[in-house]
Amino acid sequence: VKSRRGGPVKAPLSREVIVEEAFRQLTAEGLKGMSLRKVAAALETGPASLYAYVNDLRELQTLVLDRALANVKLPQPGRPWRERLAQLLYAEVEVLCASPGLAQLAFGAIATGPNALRIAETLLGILDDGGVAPATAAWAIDLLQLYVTAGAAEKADSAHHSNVVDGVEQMFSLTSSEEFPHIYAAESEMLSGTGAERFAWAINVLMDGILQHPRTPEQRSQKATKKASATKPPKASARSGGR
Amino acid sequence: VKSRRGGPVKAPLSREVIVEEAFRQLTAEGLKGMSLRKVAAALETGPASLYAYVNDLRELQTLVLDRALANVKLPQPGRPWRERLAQLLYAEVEVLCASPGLAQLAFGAIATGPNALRIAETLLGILDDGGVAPATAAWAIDLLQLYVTAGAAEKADSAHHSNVVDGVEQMFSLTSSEEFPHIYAAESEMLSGTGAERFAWAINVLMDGILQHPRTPEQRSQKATKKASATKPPKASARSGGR
DNA sequence: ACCTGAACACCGTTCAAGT
DNA sequence: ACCTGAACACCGTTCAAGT
Repeated sequence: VKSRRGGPVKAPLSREVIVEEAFRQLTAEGLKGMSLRKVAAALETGPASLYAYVNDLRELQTLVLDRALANVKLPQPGRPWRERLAQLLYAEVEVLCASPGLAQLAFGAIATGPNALRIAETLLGILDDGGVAPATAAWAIDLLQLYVTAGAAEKADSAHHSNVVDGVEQMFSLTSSEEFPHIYAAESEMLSGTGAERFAWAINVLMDGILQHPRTPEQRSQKATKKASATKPPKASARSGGR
Repeated sequence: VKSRRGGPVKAPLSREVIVEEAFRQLTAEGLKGMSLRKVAAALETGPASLYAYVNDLRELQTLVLDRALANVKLPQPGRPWRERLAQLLYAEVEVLCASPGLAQLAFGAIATGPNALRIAETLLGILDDGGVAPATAAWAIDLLQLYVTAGAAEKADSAHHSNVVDGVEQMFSLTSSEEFPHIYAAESEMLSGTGAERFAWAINVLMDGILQHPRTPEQRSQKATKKASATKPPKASARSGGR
């Protein structure tokens, strides 16, 4: 690419173009198809140049993850809360699966960018509408997103499907009904169901389990206690254990 | 090391010593502290030699994962089923966390080795004791182990804790109560609780959710229907969707 | 036939030498 | 001061040349 005045024109380097190109590579070529060197090459510069905008590969991965989360569409406000919950979580799964290797990133680099914030805020709002107390909801969205990410990571693994089939078949060929009676009995069940069926089942399992385990005793009803929440003092103590 | 007869004696190369050394490196040095080249070097041979025993890095990782799962202690048979369930899952988390990076492996390389089988069989047995129908249990252990693996992956990440603290603090510094009212309100709750508290809560959430969502309608009671299961024909149809 | 040193095609990161 | 080519210290995998 040349400018009309003659001098060669490169896309001006910036965090944004770097992240965009990295995301493009991740989507097109998978997890190990994205690298600092290839991003630099695509941007027609040396690999060292990127370090002016990004501290290391891990930071770039974090930025790419949040960039991807920008594509998660928030649910329509009008619908019932459980429908909105399923919509949002499924949208997240789809985004994480759309770029192979993205879900794998999500474990190493936990998203704390603006788009992750946006999703967390929406999830908390939905659970609030569902009558889930803030104390419960804080842990609940953690659990829900853990499931979403883990599910996406397994699903997105390109070799996963064939591996599972091979592995399960090999497994059952080794499985005698005496040694592993339960596995033997459950064989067909383990392979049954589509991804969507399992996802819907799991979300319902999680939600109903969450509704049964409020962390504040007064919060057992499903009737909304809307707007009763945003009244808390800021700045808490440091995390003690954390998952 | 020399033999008494004079000739230098190397540990004879085998799948087992390779996996053992790789597992040692993974435990000692973390995910990227283990490599084919370093395993070869430790075994005093060239990197090419390993390919006689292992097809590629991925296969080695699968073998290492199953090797690690050998360390998961099965629960005492006498105890109530929910206690055994929590014991087993917690033992699995501990094993996955003990070697940093092991949990990360568990996503790329789903365990179908003998030790994974042993754990799956035990889990199915426990759920059977809990009155969970085989059809439900097959999906349930998938969900439970997804949580265990995902939780371990997050917990084992060495930079995770400081990242979370930094990220959450940075997040809240950007979080105005107008823009993100729910996050603002739930701030202290998000940082609360130890890992063990959250784990116990999550397992109860999952189990009670599972008990509420049987996939066969007749199976709602918690009374055991022991030994009523191992009566199914073998060999099912191929998987359709996968989770 | 089996084994393996050296080579190939990559990495992330650093740093000194240029502008 | 800013930028970057080249170098450094690694990878996984292949293959031809040795025994």
